[in-house]
Amino acid sequence: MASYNRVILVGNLTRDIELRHTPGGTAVTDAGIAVNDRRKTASGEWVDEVTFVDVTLWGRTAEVASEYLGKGSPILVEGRLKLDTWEADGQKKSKLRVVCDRMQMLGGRNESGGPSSGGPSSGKSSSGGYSGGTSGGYDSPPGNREAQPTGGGQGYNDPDIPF
Amino acid sequence: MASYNRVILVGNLTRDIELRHTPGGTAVTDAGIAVNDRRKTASGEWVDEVTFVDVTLWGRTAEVASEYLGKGSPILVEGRLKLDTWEADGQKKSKLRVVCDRMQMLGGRNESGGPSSGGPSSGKSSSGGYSGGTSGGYDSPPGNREAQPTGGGQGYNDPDIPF
Amino acid sequence: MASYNRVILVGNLTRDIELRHTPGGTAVTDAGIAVNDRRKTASGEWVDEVTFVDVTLWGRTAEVASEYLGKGSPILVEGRLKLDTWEADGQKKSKLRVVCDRMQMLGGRNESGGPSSGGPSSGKSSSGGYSGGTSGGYDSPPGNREAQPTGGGQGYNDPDIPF
Amino acid sequence: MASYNRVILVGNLTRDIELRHTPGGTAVTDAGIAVNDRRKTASGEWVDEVTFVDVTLWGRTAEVASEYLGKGSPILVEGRLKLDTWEADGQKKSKLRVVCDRMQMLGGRNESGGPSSGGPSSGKSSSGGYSGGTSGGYDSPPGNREAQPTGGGQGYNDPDIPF
DNA sequence: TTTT
DNA sequence: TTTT
Repeated sequence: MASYNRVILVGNLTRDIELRHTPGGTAVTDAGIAVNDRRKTASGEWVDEVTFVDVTLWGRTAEVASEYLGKGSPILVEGRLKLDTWEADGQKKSKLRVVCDRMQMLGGRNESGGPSSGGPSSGKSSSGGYSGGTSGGYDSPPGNREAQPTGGGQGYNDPDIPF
Repeated sequence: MASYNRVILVGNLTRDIELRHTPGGTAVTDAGIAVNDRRKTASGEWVDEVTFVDVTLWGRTAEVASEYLGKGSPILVEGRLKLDTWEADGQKKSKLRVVCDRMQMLGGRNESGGPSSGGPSSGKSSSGGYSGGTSGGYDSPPGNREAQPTGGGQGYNDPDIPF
Repeated sequence: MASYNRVILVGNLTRDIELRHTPGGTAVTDAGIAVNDRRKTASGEWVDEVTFVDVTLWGRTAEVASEYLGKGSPILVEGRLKLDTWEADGQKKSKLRVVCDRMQMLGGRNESGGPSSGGPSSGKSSSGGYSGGTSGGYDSPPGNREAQPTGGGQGYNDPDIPF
Repeated sequence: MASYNRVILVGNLTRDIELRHTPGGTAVTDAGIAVNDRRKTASGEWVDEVTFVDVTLWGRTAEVASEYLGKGSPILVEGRLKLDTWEADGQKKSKLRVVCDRMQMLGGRNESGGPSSGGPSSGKSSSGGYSGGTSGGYDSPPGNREAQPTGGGQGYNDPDIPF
């Protein structure tokens, strides 16, 4: 019954972020990430290998991504693999994607790019913060989840967006 | 400003769990973990290498560890490196440890061992849960942190402890 | 251009290992792994979520898996996401899998199970070893890759299989 | 006996790289990395937390770092925790550091900075490459370690340094 | 297509 | 200070 499921990717967004919202009002988006790798084959040549992955961002993390990132933006995501399953034409289909727990923008303010059109919009709410943190002595348990109203927003580190 | 800090260890507890509590009542413990590795040296021999790491567990995770694990228990921890700094004899001292975000007991019910003396005590409260999860469609944002009363307890996966 | 691609999974094999070999003689297998997770939904119930992932093991790692593991065996794999792409019926298809860099058997000798039928077969060659290690002082660079003949086999830790 | 030891850090170099060499000629360096984190305390304020970690780089990875990175350069390292132990004044001392398996420069060519004085020097040899890779079909086992002469150099991805 |  |  032991299980663990962790994915960490650094790559670039393959498209702008399209923010949606659940009926309950939580932001969500499916970001596309391209992870480029250059590796040696058995025969000794270098080949470029690209891995395209869909990554679902929730809550504040999704909002921050849509405000500050755009196609091409370098990004680090930490999350878990999730298998979506459905039926089409009487056939079972399935697809792996990543559900993001934590997102980190990479590259300077310049390089992050931001949305291809339009600027940062708004939508600030509370914030996320590292999943379970602490500091100093034993009077500080990790994080104070009760301060997070929406249940989303985890993963992004700061409301003031200091890159 | 980009930063990321992740440690994942599988090893065995070097001592029983000693649970303490903050003034606010949050459980906390510093677990000792031994990570064993066998690796080849440059000269080609195999050597055993042990890495002893102190890992701080908070909240429900600490409680679960103290109830079900003991010296020798196999364990997986995910967390982050934290540098403690202090002064002694006018000298600056520092020490790296790991602050645990998520804990996973390994080994079957048999192997986990449990505390060297005494059995599971009590202390059940709500529970933690995977840091930021979701399921199914877009109506389900990841986790509902507002259901977590203490701010601790993250990382452990189930209140009913099915190993 | 920065990139990073890392997956770490703990789960159970969904089928026995079927070993194949490249024309060059390197062992390879596609293992099926089920990663079980129990998580809280937005509405507060606990749901079980299973993620099935195909993981490709190479070289000595594949051999060790086929010798000592079978359907149900608990396993930890570290690797990277890889996107396979192909065409069928004039349609582009793609599928994510994991290519394993390192494998760790979990559970005691009892629990690992081993192949459903037949015992350890043969196939010992050299071995792998942790990807890039070192020990002691600065006279010991990490690993001695030149001692690894096949190019495969990385990831498994010991030729004498001490679990 | 199951074990696993993995650390992934993104931070900035706290000093320039000082390259040394083993008697056998393998390059090695102890890089200093600062990982900055901003997290919420139990009382709700945001605090900045810095974790300083020493990271040992070997072989080609060390050479690349010394050629292209300098104090302040953003960097991602993957490795394992290692406990150094020694005696001083009749007292046992120990210190955790990270031994790097893989290094990834972050930030554009501009941001990486490079050594504070002097430019890229020389020292090109073969190269590293992702630890255990593959591509395409089953004719390509992961990596071809036999092409790596020094045993170091793992971790860095390309001899032509395309950032 | 699936494991505990 | 240490576990398998």
